[in-house]
Amino acid sequence: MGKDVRATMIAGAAGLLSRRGLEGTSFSDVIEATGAPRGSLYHHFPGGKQELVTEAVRWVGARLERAMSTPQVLTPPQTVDLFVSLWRQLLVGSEFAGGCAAAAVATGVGTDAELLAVTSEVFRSWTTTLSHLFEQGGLTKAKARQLATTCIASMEGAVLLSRAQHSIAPFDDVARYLASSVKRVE
Amino acid sequence: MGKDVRATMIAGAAGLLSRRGLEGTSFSDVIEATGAPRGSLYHHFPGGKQELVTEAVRWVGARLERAMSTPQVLTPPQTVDLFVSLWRQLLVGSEFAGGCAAAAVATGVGTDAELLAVTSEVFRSWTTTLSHLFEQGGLTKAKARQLATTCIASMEGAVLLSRAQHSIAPFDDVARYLASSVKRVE
Amino acid sequence: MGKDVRATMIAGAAGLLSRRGLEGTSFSDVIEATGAPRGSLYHHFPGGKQELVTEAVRWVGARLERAMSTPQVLTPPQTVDLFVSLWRQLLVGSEFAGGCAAAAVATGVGTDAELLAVTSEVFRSWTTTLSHLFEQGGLTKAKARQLATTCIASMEGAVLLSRAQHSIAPFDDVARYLASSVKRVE
Amino acid sequence: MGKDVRATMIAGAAGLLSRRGLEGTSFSDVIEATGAPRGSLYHHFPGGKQELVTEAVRWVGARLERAMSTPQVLTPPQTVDLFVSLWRQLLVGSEFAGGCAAAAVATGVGTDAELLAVTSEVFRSWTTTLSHLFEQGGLTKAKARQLATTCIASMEGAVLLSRAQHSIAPFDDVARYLASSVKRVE
DNA sequence: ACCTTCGGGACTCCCCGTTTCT
DNA sequence: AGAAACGGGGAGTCCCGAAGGT
Repeated sequence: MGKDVRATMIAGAAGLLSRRGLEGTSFSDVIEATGAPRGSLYHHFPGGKQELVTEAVRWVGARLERAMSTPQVLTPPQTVDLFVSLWRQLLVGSEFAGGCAAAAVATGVGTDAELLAVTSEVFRSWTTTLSHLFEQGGLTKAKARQLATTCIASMEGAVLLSRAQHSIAPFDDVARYLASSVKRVE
Repeated sequence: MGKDVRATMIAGAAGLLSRRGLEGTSFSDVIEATGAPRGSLYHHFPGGKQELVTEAVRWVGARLERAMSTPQVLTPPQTVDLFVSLWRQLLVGSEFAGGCAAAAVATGVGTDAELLAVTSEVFRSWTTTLSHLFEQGGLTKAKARQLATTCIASMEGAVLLSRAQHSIAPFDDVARYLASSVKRVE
Repeated sequence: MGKDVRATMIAGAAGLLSRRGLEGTSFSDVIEATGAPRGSLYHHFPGGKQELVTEAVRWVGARLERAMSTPQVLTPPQTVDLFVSLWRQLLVGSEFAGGCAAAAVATGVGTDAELLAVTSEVFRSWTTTLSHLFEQGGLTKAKARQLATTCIASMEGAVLLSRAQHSIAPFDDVARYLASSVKRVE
Repeated sequence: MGKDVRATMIAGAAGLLSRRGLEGTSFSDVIEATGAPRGSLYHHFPGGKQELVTEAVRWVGARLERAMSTPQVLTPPQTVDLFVSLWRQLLVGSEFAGGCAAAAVATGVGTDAELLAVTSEVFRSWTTTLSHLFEQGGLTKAKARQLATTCIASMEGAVLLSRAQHSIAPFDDVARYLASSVKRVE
């Protein structure tokens, strides 16, 4: 049960981070969102906000990786489609209010090297995972890495644009271009 | 002279926004960075921080458009190269510390519809401008818009990744993929 | 008028310190007691609580010195009587609730060398002032200093005892002994 | 063994109180200083911090009384010398960092009548003990009480001054005056 | 008429003493 | 006997009107 409270806090923090950003997510917000008392946060996260945010970033990082892990081998277009669909869910599921928590932390961080390292690790891990999938689909190592990085970058950007414009259109434009370009790569 | 002070403040605010984000940029920071007295900010920007940020976002929006305006007609690959090079400068010029001020405002905004509308307008304007260039280069209207949106999105994302990882590598991977894909589009 | 607000804050802080001690005197308490807004405190005392407390200690130090400055020359018993009467006022005026603000800071300070230095300076100054008065009254330099120090120390202690016991009796016992002993010194 | 842990906690708390004051002594500090687990404190002291502090004050009160109990009859100067030497040890033994735990509680207490009563009782007990010794030494009842109170008060004050000034000089000045005055009393 | 000091309140992170459930 | 949960303040900062000084 103790772990449950902790997990709830992490998930709650991740949700707030994705919607309101790093500076927009206060301890009081997390407390209110989770119903936990103030002291409990410091009990589970003695390192304060930094520790909570770190865990939240790691959690969203791992969640996406879990969603990308499939038993069968995918072709690059299938991989892109799966990846894109996950981001699309994020966007429409929050009604254009939420983005990527890792990106929110990375941009809002100011001058905090430690936290930046965590987001960096998440991005690197995503890149590696996608890259492997593309290699299994027949792409060269270099091309796979480029495509993987572009997928992540363009999804981050696409979510940003669609949030700003309160419209799925920019996202879908990026999704279409990405899909068409990867088909030609094969 | 009055305009000069105002312009200095706007540029200073834009710089701070790109590096430290919306919430990380306080009035005191802008005052310190520009050397202007406190009252002057409220003299030139009666609307307070919101007005200053609005102007800063518009200013970076217009600056990129100016940099993209060329007398001669460009092929799509040339357009992409030019666009990418502008973002690359932003990244290396700030030593991976700065990103896109408009993106910083868009993500850090929380619940401010008015400011979000300004960033939305900037993104829309960039899209239109790029799209026209691609159409002039021979792409269909739909394909031009998709490519334009993807360029912006992937650059935003690429800057994000490179900032997080303190490395130009992710950016260059995205740049390479984008260049190769647009060549195949022709 | 600006100085007036500042002086009010200092006096208010001194009163709270004498009654509730260093840790028992919060910024909120001073705000409430003076009616000033929170920001004003930090405006007048950018150094925060430490700066406010420092000024309060200096103020009580100076106040006692002013009260001890008389035009005519006093005999040692008269000096002791005057000094004792000031402390008696402090005690009965607050109905045994208040003590010496400088002592409160000195004991509650924990590990703050800077603040301790301020209280040290106040005590030293009191000692010097009293010592001079005793020398003018005919005592030797060494004896004057011993008596001065004993006056201060025994008053601090007497106030402490009377506060703890909610009774003027301990204070008056000390006052009587001090008076009788100084008469024999002459 | 249970009593042993309890005694350790009381002694540890007394030490912390004398050095850091009432508010400066947290439960966590006592736990850290004694190595006991968090819950043990509430096991041994169900009344919480108040109970622990109460016991600590009583303990230092009793300790001083034990040190003052001697088989033979002392003259008033001898009694004063013994009493003064105990306080001097306290001061130099802690390198001017520690004072009287009872005084620390009495001043830092704010609005806690119960705790104040305990310190009051300690002071009263010390006074009675000293007074009896002086009476046995030949002083009148009234004079003995005045001298006893003055001894306690001036020691409390002298320790305060010497702590603030990080010097034994004020203490020794008070000690000298006290010794000289008591010789003249006889 | 400018700016610049002052006044005002909300909010953040953090720590503390305590209780409750295992 | 011990770990987890619980709230209440504490200090400090921020963004921002509204008066005085030049």
